[in-house]
Amino acid sequence: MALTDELAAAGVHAGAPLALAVAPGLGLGLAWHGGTRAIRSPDPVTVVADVESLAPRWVWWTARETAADLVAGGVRPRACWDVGAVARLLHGISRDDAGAAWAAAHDLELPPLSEGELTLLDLAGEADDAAAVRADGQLSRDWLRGAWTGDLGHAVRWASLTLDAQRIQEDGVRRLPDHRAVAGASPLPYLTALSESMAALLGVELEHDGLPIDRAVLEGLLTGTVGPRPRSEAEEVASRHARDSLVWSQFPGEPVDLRNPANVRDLLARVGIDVPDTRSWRLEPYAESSPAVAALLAWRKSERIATTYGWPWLERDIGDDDRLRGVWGASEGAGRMTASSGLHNLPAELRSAVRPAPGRVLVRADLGQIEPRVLAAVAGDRALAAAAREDDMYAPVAKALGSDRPTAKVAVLAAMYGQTSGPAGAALKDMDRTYPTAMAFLRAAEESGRRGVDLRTYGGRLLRLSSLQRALEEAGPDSTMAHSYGRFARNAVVQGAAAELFKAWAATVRAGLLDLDGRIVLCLHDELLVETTDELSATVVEVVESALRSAGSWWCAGSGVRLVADTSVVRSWDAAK
DNA sequence: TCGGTCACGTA
DNA sequence: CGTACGTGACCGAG
Repeated sequence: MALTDELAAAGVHAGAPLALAVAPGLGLGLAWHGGTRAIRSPDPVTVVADVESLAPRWVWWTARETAADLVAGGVRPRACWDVGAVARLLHGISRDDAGAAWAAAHDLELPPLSEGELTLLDLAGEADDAAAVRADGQLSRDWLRGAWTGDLGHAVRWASLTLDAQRIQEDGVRRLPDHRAVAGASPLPYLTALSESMAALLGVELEHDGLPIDRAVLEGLLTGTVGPRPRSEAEEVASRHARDSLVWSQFPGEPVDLRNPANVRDLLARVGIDVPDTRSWRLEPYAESSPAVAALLAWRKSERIATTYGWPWLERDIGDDDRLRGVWGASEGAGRMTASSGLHNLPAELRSAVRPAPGRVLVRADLGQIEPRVLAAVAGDRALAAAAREDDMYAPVAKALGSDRPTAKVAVLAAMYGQTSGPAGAALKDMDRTYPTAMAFLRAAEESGRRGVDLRTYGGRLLRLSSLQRALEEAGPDSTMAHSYGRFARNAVVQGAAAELFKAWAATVRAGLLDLDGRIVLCLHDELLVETTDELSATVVEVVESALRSAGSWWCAGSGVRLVADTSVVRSWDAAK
């Protein structure tokens, strides 16, 4: 009897949680509701690929640990439950290791991450380390370090524990409130747990696949901005000196270190410019009348490229296969995805170097005005939702406020960011009058932040503010700290919910691409890049847009909010917009 | 070698 | 005295 038939007969079916523990070179352990199974195999990845045909919901502690080998082996799982990702969501912790997720699920204190943090209590617990679960309820440190990988029976035990954690988490997310104004099938926090899990897997895939770069184009851009690739230390110094000289020559007196802000401030004083700091936005007004300031600002721009996105960066982060790779996080801070290696802050002028090989294209899609739309949905503000039914929601907002469009936009953004001063201040009064529900929602979040009271996003992500409660009480309600956390919380409930919606969309796009020659290669808060073939571009555009309708249909259910995306097929990243 | 500060790129 | 995060140079303290 084939393995898949056996598993199917034993109750493993499409969508059913199936915990996986891979012991490299040895085999794997499986656990599901109803059974366990050890499978001996020198090539566990092939076994997983086989079982994938049953379309289970793979359960693992983290995709980073378990799925990386699968992804490298060409397996693209359809569905998963990432215990670490859900632990972040449900418990608001900033770790996703198995030890932390297990402890959080069992209301235990999080175990120390490194050996250095071992406590006496911890050493005492270590005594019964032969068991996977210690007397104090924590997972064994030896098991966490991978001691189970030497024994298939232990691998099965490890999978069973993963499934235990998953079950507790699922109970947890199902108990969270669903704030949508509909009687729905699955609760929003449960669906969020699924898409957060898929985002964690997507992060592993993004790390593996990388972003396609045209090396020749990039080298041309770098050469134009910071000079040719230095071939020696001496050339490097000479290149720096040449760029610095362009600024020095514009100022009287001796050269100074342009990388030292204090020196730059003195330098500016020589031409009669007295500024408290030397930030670009502060110097910008002087640039028109002062060629020296203009030269300094131009130097800053090229210096940014030279230090952060220059030749060393190219060498370090772009592979021999011409793909830019970074480390991805699926939910940092308020819940956004993060990426290193400049993937999330690549200067606009370098984006034309992001382009796939001939015969392939990028499908670029970005969500329009996502944060105000999300605000309308999560706050349940019918008036703002009515505006969010338009392609450009600032137009109806302007009409309702009796202002022009730029003022309306500033007012909405100021409300979400907690800005109180400047021209937005006045418009906020009109916002209060016109959208009282949304404004009350934001004010309530801000109040939680100021007082140190825990919050949850729309999808259920816990924003742990209670840990700051004592400090906030001591600092007082009018302290800088209170205002600062107030603004943080006001923004986090919108930014975090928008991140959840984005990941739901991305996970749906990913699912729609599984049987196509198309892959997501970049996620950027409200923007997706898919790499595909010329022939499939129209198909992928439809996948991306139908995914938004599909994800929006449950995420925005009952809110009356419409989501819009701008989608285009391009040869390089900069070609659109 | 470390944390703090300044600075700046993206959303 | 609008938010978030990642990165690098420099500073002063250790």
